Amino acid sequence: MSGLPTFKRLPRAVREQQMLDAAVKVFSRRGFHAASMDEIADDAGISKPMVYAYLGTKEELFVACLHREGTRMMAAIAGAAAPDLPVDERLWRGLRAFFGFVGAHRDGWAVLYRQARGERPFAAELAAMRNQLVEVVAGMLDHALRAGGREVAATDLEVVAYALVGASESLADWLADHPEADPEQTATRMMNVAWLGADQLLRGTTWHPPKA
Amino acid sequence: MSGLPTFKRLPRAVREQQMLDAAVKVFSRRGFHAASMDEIADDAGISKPMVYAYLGTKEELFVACLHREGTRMMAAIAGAAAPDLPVDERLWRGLRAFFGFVGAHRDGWAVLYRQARGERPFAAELAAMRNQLVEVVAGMLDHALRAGGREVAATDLEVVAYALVGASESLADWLADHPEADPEQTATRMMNVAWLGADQLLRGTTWHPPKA
DNA sequence: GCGTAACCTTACGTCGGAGTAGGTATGCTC
DNA sequence: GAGCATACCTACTCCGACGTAAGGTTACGC
Repeated sequence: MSGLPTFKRLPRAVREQQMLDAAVKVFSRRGFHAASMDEIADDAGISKPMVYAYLGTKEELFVACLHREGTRMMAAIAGAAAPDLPVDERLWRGLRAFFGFVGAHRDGWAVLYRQARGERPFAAELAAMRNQLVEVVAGMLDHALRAGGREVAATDLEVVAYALVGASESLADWLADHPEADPEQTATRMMNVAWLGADQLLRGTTWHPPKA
Repeated sequence: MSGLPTFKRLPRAVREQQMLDAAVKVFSRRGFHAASMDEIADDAGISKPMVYAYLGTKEELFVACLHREGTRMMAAIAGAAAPDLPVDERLWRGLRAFFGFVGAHRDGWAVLYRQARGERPFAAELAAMRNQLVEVVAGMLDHALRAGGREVAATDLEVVAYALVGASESLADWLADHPEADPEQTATRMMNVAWLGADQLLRGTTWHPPKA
């Protein structure tokens, strides 16, 4: 009608991705509650009822974001850390893929790590993903330990793995706030902390609290 | 009037603490936005206008919670890790105090770590506290390195410190969800991961990525 | 014993934002 | 080129929750 480019109609699959992009962006900045469906729709260049028609309620939309970003992240990591490599090589590749993902999808990371945590209905979803990672890391440690003829209680291994995953998440979060930082270098730093500590553990060196 | 114990009037200082207790509890479970002032007032056994009269708006109330819990935590850590002890002893005492605090104030921890993060106006407050911790840890590492005649770029040290703090937070969070777990033991585990890795670092052992 | 200040309440105004009703336009199929 | 499904919009309803107005009650000083 007017000279302005009256925007084209697009197939559902395309619009859904645009909506998810907008939702991830808005959720990452505002958080679940403070984000408004109006703003998301606006940002996607579409009207609100379309969002409801395609992605359902606000909660369902948030879950959809979580799924997309979570799946992408896990796929990136799993695709990099082939299970037939030596342990330190696997760890290194996994870390590199992880930090690479965070560097390339800062918004997605923020939704996963900063916003979904603590929001009652979504925390479980996230915990499941995190546990998957912890299990993998614990499995790697266990594998390496057995190869060395040693054995450690499963609980202990899991706690160590938990700490390593937590440290990585923390550095990733730092990375997300520092656009100038290099994901590769951050991965190397994390590898230093993780592997050197893990390596000592694998050798049987342990630290004990001084007697009270 | 009736036989029911018609609750006493209490001085402002006492009521304020009760309100803060209730607020921390509710905020920790629901998060900032989903928490309602009505529920907080209810939980404190008082009516809503009293909360507004004493602690101000919802945002101010949340900040008050953050301040109280944050100050308590930092005080607990600082009080335990005297600066004239050897580095590993300082680290150990600091960790023990930290995990002790989290074990004893799970709600407070949840507000600080799970809820304040990602909520635009409060994240900065938290980041400042966290940075204080990171600086202290980085300072400890630097001190130990110089004593050994070595030196490492400040940025590298800070990133390592950041990772260690992150790992601790992560384990603390795990602890908050596992009432049966022992804070002391968790601290020991963290010490193992942290100190052994740091120790290697202090000795100059480093890991390098394999050439592409 | 009486005024005054501090403690405390019920009952509202108001507003942002989730979710929907009902209708229009466009392209694809036959 | 008629019919139909799909893409899309404007304009509403309604509820929950922040924040407040206006007033009641207990203690304490003098």
